[in-house]
Amino acid sequence: MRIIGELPARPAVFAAGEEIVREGTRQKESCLVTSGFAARSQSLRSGERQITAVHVPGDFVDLHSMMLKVMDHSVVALGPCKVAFVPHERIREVTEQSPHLARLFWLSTTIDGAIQRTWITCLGRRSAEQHLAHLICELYVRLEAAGIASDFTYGFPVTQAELGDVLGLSVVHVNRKLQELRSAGLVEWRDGKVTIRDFDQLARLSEFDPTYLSLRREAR
Amino acid sequence: MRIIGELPARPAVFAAGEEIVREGTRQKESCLVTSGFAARSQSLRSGERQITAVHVPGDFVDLHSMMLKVMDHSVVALGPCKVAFVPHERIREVTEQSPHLARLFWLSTTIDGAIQRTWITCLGRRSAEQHLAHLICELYVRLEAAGIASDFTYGFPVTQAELGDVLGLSVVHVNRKLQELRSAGLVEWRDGKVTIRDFDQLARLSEFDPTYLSLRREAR
DNA sequence: CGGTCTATTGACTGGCGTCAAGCACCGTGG
DNA sequence: CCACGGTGCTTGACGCCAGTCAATAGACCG
Repeated sequence: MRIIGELPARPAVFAAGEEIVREGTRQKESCLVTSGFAARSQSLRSGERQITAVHVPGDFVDLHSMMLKVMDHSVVALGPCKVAFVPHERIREVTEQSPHLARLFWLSTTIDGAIQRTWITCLGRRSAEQHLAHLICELYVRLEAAGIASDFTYGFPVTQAELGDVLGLSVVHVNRKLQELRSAGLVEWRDGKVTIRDFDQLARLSEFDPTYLSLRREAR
Repeated sequence: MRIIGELPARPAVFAAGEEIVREGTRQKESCLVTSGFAARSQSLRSGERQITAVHVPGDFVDLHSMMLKVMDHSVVALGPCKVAFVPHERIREVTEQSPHLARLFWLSTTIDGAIQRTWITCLGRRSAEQHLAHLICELYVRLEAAGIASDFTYGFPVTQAELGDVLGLSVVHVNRKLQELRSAGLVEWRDGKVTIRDFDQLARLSEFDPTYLSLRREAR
């Protein structure tokens, strides 16, 4: 979520696939995405990994690191990505002085949680095809709300392997399901550019309901 | 997480399976579990459902309802369950007056998020057996920290169907995997009572690492 | 005593993973 | 200019994990 930051921020640039914050470390700063995409990922002994969240510009990726002390996940760049680091100390000060800002940070964490719950349901109870369709819908709605996407098109520069890590699927299966959506005329996805040909159908297929994203303007 | 509440609370009792808060509604109170287990669940058109979180006594189940306005999930009782409802208004006042308490609520939400991330990884990248083993470990550690469990035993009165809704599996498969853990001598599970026979082995099997639960005492 | 709920088991099916090969595209160096 | 290795996408063959369907048995209850 977009948090208006008049905070002192240290900008940094990362190339596709680079690690922004490492699992298991203790941080003194939190970062927010200013351009491109970042993701949270957890890895297993086998070398497999699972991406547990995707962040778009404006998202405060790891407010978590401040509260959790030890990172339970890494933050990586999906495609080229710019971020800004803000010292925990400053966030702490700001939240103590302004209950309103504290509330906004808390809200951000809460919406994050709502998205994660939806992902859990996608992983547990939806088919691969539905899950993929759901993700495509979610990203469009989030990016549109952030003012970065329109006309049912957006850039999302990830490999199919990374997509597999998001969906909990193998590369091969991602490839097949993607082709099914393509040949059904629902989606185009080429060179990191996604175009939704039939949003309603895609939403119906995946039972996508954007309520959980809390994008409607309401007093908080 | 245990939030010390000197807040005005309206107590309520729910029977196994009863709905405490309904998906899609707007609430004016948040609830915390005082005894028994509650769960968050999302349901699909097909009638299937996914449980996205399990809450133990001391957990502030849906602080969410305050921030999110419209519930993105239901809260249901797993087994008999006692809860306390606290008006949002009171929580709001308290957090505005005490940055420290606001911080504790925020921390609670953050840890909640860490647990959800782990569940995502379990669903996406672990086998059914590992996932089940991981859940058994997690619940024990959380209950022990809450002072409700010891000696590797705890009560968890859920049906195998509910367990399936937690793990994203069918009843039949839950039954089979449970039997495998039993016959491997790792776990006993009868009549809603879980006994871990070999915690280390179970943790190794499922790659369980309790760090994400943030139970180590650290200044916040 | 029949009805409902839960646990259990077997037979069969199917979605998704694994393995492997073949392309297309790229940047590099000879 | 072309050989090359690397990376990512695509496709086919095959196998296994988990779902579905169905039936049985026990516990509880009205």
